[in-house]
Amino acid sequence: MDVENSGNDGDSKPTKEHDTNHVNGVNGYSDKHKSHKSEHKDKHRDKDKDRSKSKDHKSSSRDKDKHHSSSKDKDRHSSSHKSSSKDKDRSDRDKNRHRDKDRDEKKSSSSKDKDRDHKSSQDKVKSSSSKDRDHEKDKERRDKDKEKDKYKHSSSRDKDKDRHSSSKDKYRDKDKHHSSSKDKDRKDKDKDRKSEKEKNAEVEKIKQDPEPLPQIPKFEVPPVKEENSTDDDEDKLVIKDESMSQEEADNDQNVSATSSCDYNLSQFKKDESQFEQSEEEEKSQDPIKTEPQDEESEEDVPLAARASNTKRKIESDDEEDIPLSARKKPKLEKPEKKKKKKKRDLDEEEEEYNDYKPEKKIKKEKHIKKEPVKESPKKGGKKKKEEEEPEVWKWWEEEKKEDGVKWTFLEHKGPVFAPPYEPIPTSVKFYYDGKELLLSEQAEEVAGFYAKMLDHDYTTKEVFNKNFFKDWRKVMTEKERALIVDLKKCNFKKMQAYFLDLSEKNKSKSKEEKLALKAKNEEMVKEYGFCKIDGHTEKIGNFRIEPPGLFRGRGEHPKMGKLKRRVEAEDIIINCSKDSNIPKAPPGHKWKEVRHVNTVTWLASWTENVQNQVKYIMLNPSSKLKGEKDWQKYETARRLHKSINKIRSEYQQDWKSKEMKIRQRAVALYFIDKLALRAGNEKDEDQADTVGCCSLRVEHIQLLEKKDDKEYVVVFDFLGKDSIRYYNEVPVEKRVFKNLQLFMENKKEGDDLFDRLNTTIMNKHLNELMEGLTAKVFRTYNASWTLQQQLDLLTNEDDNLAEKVLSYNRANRAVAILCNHQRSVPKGHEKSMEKLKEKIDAKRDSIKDAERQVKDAVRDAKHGSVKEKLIADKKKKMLQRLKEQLVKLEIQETDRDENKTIALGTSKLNYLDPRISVAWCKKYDVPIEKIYNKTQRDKFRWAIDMAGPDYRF
DNA sequence: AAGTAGACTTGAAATAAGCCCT
DNA sequence: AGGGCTTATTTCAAGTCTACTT
Repeated sequence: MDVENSGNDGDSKPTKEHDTNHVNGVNGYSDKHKSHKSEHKDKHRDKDKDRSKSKDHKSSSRDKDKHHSSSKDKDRHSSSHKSSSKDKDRSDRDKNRHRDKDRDEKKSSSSKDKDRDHKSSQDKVKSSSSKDRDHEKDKERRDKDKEKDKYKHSSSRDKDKDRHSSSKDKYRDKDKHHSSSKDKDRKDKDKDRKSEKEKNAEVEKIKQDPEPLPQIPKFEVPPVKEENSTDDDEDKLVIKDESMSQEEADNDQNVSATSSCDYNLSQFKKDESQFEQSEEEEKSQDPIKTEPQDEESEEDVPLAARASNTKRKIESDDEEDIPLSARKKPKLEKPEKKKKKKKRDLDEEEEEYNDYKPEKKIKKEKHIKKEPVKESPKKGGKKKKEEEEPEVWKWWEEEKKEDGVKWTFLEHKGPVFAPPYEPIPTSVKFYYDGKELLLSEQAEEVAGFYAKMLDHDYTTKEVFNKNFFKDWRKVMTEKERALIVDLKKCNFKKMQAYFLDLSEKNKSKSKEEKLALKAKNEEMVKEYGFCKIDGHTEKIGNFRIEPPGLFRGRGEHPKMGKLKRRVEAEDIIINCSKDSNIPKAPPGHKWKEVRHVNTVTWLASWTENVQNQVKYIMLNPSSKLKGEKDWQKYETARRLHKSINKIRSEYQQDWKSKEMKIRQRAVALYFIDKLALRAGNEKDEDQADTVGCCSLRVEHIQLLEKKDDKEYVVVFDFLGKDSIRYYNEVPVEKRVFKNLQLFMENKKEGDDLFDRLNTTIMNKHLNELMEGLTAKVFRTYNASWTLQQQLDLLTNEDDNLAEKVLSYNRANRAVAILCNHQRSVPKGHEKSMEKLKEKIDAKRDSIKDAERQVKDAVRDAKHGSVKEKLIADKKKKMLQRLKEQLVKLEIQETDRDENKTIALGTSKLNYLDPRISVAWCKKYDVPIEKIYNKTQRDKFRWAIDMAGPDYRF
């Protein structure tokens, strides 16, 4: 979002360079949406289930769930459609996929960004709805068919098509029905209607300023070398593939019954010549964009960054090697870097650090830690500091341990268990079927879990209720079980009120009580929150065992609502040094096991009962174990940077491969690289249905030959991790486009797009390209690289601090958009924006006022006395100050608004090489605290210490 | 090759703490 | 001093990826 567009006329600098015209791959601001799955999908899934172990609850729960909606969904996916007329226009696919959402969205006060974005995309999509698509396809096909009629069983395809469209119709009908049946729900919620108004207002707004998207890095398709010369061949191949697949489908089913895309090389060859001509034809009528070719220079720039600015990349490339090589010997490097560290920062950090360190430990640590200090006696000032703050373990200055071994000594006190259940007073009643009922303690506890969530959307979901009820009944006594047979007849209201009251009371506790609680808590942290590892005391990340409760799966998780049972010592495996003080189990209990495995980093583990996953107690991100890994991660990403050009040109070559598997791999890798998609492992049926790159299904993408002014557009629309919606319209190379068409041929909506590919294959290949390379490295790499590019682009030397920070946030934001890191619009956002605006207006008024005064004063001063001149000066200064304040406010406004639906934290914490940020801070003299809060500084201490202003990723 | 277990990273939401105003 | 926001921290679910097993 450009500042100008958000009405911030005071801040144009950072954006002046933005190329707002360029729409790029990342630009699709995807919406959050945890939509319910379409009938289609469900059907498909059910089929799958039948094939495999069908678990009884799965299909039924999924289906049932459809009839419920969550208000959470409402809030979160306010994306697309504001008006019902718009909805009507939407493509069938969309309609039925997001139908629950549609309804929801009408209710929610959607964010204008989302709306805007989605609206436009939606419009576009609808304009070329399935009909058009088919039409286009047909046309193309016709041409081809001329030549290779015999290979095509168009009849079957048509059949397929028919089936699809008819099923779509079916969905549409259902959809209608569905929504009408939900009308009453809607009526129940007046506020929803209210928000519709707001939404409309927003529509207006959007119309007025149609270009408010945040600045995002542009992604240009990387040029393919020697492309022209080979173009013919490639297309030939594609067609060959196509024909082969047909043929194979006809008579080679034994090769692969599941895929329509099987074929083998030998088969191709004989047919090759036949298609040559059609190739030519196609080519001539289908002008291929050749623009990539003339961008040779861009070639070595990572896709992600290319977008933004090509001018800078060269210089950055040049520089890049220097820090790299330097980095390899961090030990040598550190002395200087250390010196560079700002004392101020150090002081603050250390002070803060101090207050959570238990005194005892500090003392102990002191002598331990002193050693490294002594080793580096360079700066007097620093040394002093380090004496005060001896607990900082500069592990990054030490030699790394040999492979696989994570520690040589580990001692801790074991985990802290959840407090035992405290029964609620008997005066707080539970009613069943209108009648008061005293529950057994066990049943009551579980009922309490549900009561606490009564206001939550979860309790409106069928799956949740079903799972809860089933598990609840399991803990009931015989009697209770006989009596309580219907959840609907249960009344938890009083219990809920009790819990609410309790938390209310907690909040309003007196100072003393609060202090006492705090002290107690600190005591606990002191005792259990730290461990000793290789001579140092380090913070543990999560030393408390997860308390019992109801499982809160995200999206449409089939297991939501199940009882997560209490974990006992008997469940816990302890891991520590043999020769350490082995933690004691609580009285009357014993550990499940005590092991001494020093090749893992966890201190304790247990298996959680809902998903049967192992849970761990591990160290805090500020620890050496985590930090070292983190550092290593970024080093891998930097290594990728060195070979990215080669890798890119390689996969571009592979788009033409004769082997389907390789082509799919190449196209998938292209997406992973260009769009920073996740790898996409296969998932079990008993998890929410979400996908990543390798697990994309046909239904998740849409191919548009032409969309607006762009050619070969792929529209992605799927639920990713945490059931967050990924929506993006991406122009791709023709070859990619054609390949996708090929991959989709003869497949149904629910079939895998990359049927010959999975993450194992992908990663195996990647590892051959570069040691340690996996799919997720691309995400790290592109994120960090984008940050660096954006920082270069956006930062102005002579901006003031606030402006610089804004630039940083924007760079950060570009990354968050790339990675699709979303958040729900914070409640009260609207209101707080309003307030800010008021403030700004007030400030403007006072500026006007001040201006007048200045004018007067200046006039007076002209022929006035010294005193009057002084007054004039004063007024001028005042005016100046006011203006600065205004700018600050405006920046704040812009920043906040741009951040409404974007979460910066995740990328900052997990994807951005902290040294880039640190270097930026040092270079532009921005205090590190403006960028990293205390926790973040702890986590990135290594980077803060080692990166100088010239660090380059 | 496919499936599984385990270990660890990534992620949004929930909750607590802090801050700013009245 | 306490209410209403923001921001920081915690929580724990959901991914990725490796190693092992079959």
